[in-house]
Amino acid sequence: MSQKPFVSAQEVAERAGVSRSAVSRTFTPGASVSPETRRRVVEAADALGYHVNHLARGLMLSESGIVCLIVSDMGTPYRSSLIRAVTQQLQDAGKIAMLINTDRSDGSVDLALRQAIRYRADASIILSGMPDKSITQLCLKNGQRLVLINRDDDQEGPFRINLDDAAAAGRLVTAFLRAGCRRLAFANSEAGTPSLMAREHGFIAAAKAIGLEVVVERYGPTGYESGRVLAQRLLTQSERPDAVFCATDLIACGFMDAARHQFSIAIPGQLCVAGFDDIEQAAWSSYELTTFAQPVEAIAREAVTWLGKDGSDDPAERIHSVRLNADLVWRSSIRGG
Amino acid sequence: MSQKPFVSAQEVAERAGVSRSAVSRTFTPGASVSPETRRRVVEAADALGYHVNHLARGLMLSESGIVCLIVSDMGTPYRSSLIRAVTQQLQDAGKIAMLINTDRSDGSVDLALRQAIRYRADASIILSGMPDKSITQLCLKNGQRLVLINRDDDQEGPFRINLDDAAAAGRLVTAFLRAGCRRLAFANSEAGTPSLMAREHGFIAAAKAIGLEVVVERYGPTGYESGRVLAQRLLTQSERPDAVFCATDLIACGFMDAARHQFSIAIPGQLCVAGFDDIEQAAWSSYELTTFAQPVEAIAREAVTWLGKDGSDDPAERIHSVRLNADLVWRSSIRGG
DNA sequence: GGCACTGTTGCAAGCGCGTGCAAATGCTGC
DNA sequence: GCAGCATTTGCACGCGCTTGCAACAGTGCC
Repeated sequence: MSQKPFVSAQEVAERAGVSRSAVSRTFTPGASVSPETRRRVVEAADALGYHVNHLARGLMLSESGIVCLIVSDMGTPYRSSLIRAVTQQLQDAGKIAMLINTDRSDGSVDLALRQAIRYRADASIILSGMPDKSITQLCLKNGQRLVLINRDDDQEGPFRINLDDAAAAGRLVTAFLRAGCRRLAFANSEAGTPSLMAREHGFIAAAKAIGLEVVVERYGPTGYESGRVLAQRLLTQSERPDAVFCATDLIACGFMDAARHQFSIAIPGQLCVAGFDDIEQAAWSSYELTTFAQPVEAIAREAVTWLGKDGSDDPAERIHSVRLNADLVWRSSIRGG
Repeated sequence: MSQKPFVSAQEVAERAGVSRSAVSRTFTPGASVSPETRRRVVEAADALGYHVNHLARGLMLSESGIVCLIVSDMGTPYRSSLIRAVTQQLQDAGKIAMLINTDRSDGSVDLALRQAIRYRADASIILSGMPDKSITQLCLKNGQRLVLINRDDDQEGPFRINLDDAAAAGRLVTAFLRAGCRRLAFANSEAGTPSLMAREHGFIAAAKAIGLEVVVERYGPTGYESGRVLAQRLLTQSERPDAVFCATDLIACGFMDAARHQFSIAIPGQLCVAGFDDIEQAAWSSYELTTFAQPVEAIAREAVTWLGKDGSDDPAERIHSVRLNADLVWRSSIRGG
């Protein structure tokens, strides 16, 4: 690398024949600079290819503009669409996203948060496993703000964005009923995250309320393959279910594929299926899956606007939690509608 | 926010009863510190919750450890899997990824690169539209390294990772032929990126070499919906093709769905279909799509190891381009195999 | 004891920036 | 011409860190 890779404000100042402070002020909104000085600075800056060093600026302001996204399974349709929405909104708000992958081990969320602290990220948004309580405390103590999406953690301090999973699951029971279904089943993964469990419990509770039992099966990670295995298990039972709520669209896709191609079951003729997330594939005509839409854009907006608020106001008064609802998207994997 | 959100090396030094330099050296690999001092520093650091400020370190070393990922369509299966692989490899190499979304306008890649410069990113990896030549020059002048993935740009300076799109497409002609297909078609988007065009031209050329004509249709962006429209166009022609190469798996999925559900065409019975990318959905049993696998991990490895190399050696000798090949993954959307 | 040598440590400079403070400038009104 | 004021500019400091340099302590050997 060459000696002077980046051009500094000093050099711009010299070329423009002003002081370095003038340069700094030119690029600081709201600072007092005469039009003439500004013109000369901008000209010199363009000529030299100058760009404010955000590292140094972050050092001064103790506000880096960096927000950490801590994510697992980011190849997954739902996750990637959420990442997309959040980064876009962050950019619109003048911030920038750092991406940390936590697929490896379980302590990797903690490692990721440490990394976030090292880069003095203003905040971290967590879309994956739950961080240790000690770590979140460390973050908060370091002045870093925390957003938990669908983590449903009851810790104090972080801002939590959740869905009304249970309520949504409850509404689905009614829908199945209207379609004439009686033998309900729930296909879940073994991940056991709060949102998945809320869907399961909400579904069971609503069914019980009208006197119906739910067959629950859990298997593997939250993905397509698990859906196939779950179909294997649920569709070979003596009394085969006529309605299955899959905890996730990916599971639902696997389930439907196995049901149709392996067991030759007609959907929705002999079996109604619903999912959760409304991933792009749910709308594909091989699935036409009735599902609950994750309000991805709303989640992202909620997170970013909260970050935009100044944290200096009364902490007791600050909102620490928001619950959004997931709308049911009707497609033909359930009869009627 | 409180007065002193972050704890500095100064405070650790005071608590440990050593100088600030000792603290710094403790966290600098290869520096000379006695075991006793190190122990006391680490102890004090843990007690106070100290973390090296990478912003300040980046300022000193003029090496931030930040790598910018500049991406469009990141909700897309192929893109998100690539993002996943790259961020993971970057982390393994001790670097960190910044994510910039360029879905909005066309000049947004330039804006993104400017942002990368502001944060003194060591490098930028571009997975979306092509940046202006003036901007890439700006990056290089600023000592920033550039990786272009599947951009096939012929600029000097950036490191370019490409696939042998044309060669792969050529091999596919043979495969179609062996399946007894004669009326070949190519379904492309209107995006016109170098890799898409290379697939198209490679396919046409290989077909021509054995005396076959290819019907080419182009429509819209590179996605599922375009596949449906392309099916509409290609399957209503007087002489319906019996083999279609879709420029992308997403297009292929849309194409297959339309072919089966709208035109009741049997695949692979009456029509053979192939795609490109090997996204997860290609393996789903509703598609079983024969396709070319993007060597995602290899691409990521290639990019990250190049970044790891010291750029200070002879620039004339440095490798600036790599071409990987895409293996054909056989599934049942083509007869035989 | 004196010497050369190795291994540690503290000092201080500087990375590029924002900003409080005081000096300088320009302008108005008497 | 001068006081009074608003606006602009430069100086200098500090954000948290790394590192060259010099001082220092410890060791083995003559």
